[in-house]
Amino acid sequence: MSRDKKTACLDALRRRILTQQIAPGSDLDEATLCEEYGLSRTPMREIFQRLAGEGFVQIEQNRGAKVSSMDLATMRVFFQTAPLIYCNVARQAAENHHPVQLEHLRKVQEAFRAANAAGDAEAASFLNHQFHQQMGLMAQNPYLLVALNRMLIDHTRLSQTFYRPSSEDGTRRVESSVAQHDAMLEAMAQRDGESMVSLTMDHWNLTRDQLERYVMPDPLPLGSELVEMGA
Amino acid sequence: MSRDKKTACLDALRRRILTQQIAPGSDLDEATLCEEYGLSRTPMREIFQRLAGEGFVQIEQNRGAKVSSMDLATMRVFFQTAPLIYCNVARQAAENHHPVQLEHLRKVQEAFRAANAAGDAEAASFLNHQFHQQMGLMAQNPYLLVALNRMLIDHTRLSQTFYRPSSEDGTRRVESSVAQHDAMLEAMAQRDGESMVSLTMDHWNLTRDQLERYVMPDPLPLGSELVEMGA
DNA sequence: ATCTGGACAGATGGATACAAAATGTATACG
DNA sequence: CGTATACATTTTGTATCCATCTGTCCAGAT
Repeated sequence: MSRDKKTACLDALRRRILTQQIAPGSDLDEATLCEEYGLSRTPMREIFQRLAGEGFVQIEQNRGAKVSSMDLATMRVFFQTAPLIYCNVARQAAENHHPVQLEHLRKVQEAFRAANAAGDAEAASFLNHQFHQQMGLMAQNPYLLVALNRMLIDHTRLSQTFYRPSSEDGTRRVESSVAQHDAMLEAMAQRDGESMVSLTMDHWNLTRDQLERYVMPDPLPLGSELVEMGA
Repeated sequence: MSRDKKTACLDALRRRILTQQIAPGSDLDEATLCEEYGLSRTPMREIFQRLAGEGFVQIEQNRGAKVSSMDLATMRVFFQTAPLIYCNVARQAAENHHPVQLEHLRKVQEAFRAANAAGDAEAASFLNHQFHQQMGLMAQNPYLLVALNRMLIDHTRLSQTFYRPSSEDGTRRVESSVAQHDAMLEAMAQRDGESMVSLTMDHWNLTRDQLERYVMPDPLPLGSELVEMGA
């Protein structure tokens, strides 16, 4: 039961970070969180260690944990690397998954569909995260899995606005996204790796524009090294 | 200075795991290690959590930490995934590195050369690990970095015999390996991504045979007639 | 003889007290 | 008025004690 409190806290913190309820770069206050979740410092520090291992936070010597920041440099790398990881994971997921894993993926997808229908943006975003995380598990590739999970942390944080569409066009995009998940489920069931790759590219292209729109509005000062690299 | 003890312990445990001094699958005894490194249980537990986050060990509920095992399934995935990660990291390392990082890589390479010249197999293996880890850092890609680091853990553990060559042929391979590192340094200095990729494939092909030989050693001699034929 | 259950020993998790480090603030001095 | 230094406060790290869990061993029953 104490264990439940700990995992509950861990899950809650993950979720709060993914939804940007706790902003990138902000500090996690040990004492406050201990109070909030009814834990003492020892297990809370263990939670911080876990979060650090998963890439949610960084721990600095004698300075506690802070939520991983999303600076321009890592954002650039994110867009550069996502197709590579996503496509390879998707292919292997199609080829290597266990049937019970596919069933679980179906359940997540139904919940995802329901959350979108209900207009619950936060739940939709989180369930999208879980959908792709489950695909990662299905690939049975521990090396790609860690890379995928890192990407998904940033992806979910970036896509916070996506499931809160403000236009007709936005709503259509979300619907497409749900439909693409359905198509992926079908390709998985067929163990059709090539189809999965092309579906994944479509899925990526759909969300990429939206993500970039989320990134671009900020008049961020471009560092000289980025200009140089961009050329 | 207490901090030094902790980081020293962390480094030591990493090294002992990489050199298979602590075998895959074996348990880490908290009490014993506390005694050995002069730490109390709390920081030792933190060390275990860090090691778990990096993929060196797995922690099971109420059952302590055990060194990550290398079963046949993950081995298969390892050989399947290594070229993808290694080549992409290598390309980005060539393109994105900072000059001071290249200087550090040179220093590691010199130490690597020296260890091989001195016949210090354990040091050579560990320095090879550091060489590739440093290349990972140079790629400036946090997503690929975590995948690379996971791969290197298994790679280094698998390659324990490589730097202890038992034949003329083995010695030549080690020398080639050192030379390939030199070529990589050159390509890095030129920021030549394409060359890096092809050098990395060569490097991978060189060690792959040796790794497979470690996994599937030559069969024991069956009978006199086979010995005769083999000779 | 084998299986079940309970008690015990060993090991793990959590709470708290204590120590060390870092940060913020006030005051003294140039 | 600015800077530096000493002191106080806050935060982080470590040690230890207590609680909980796990696995083992032995007794008793079937």
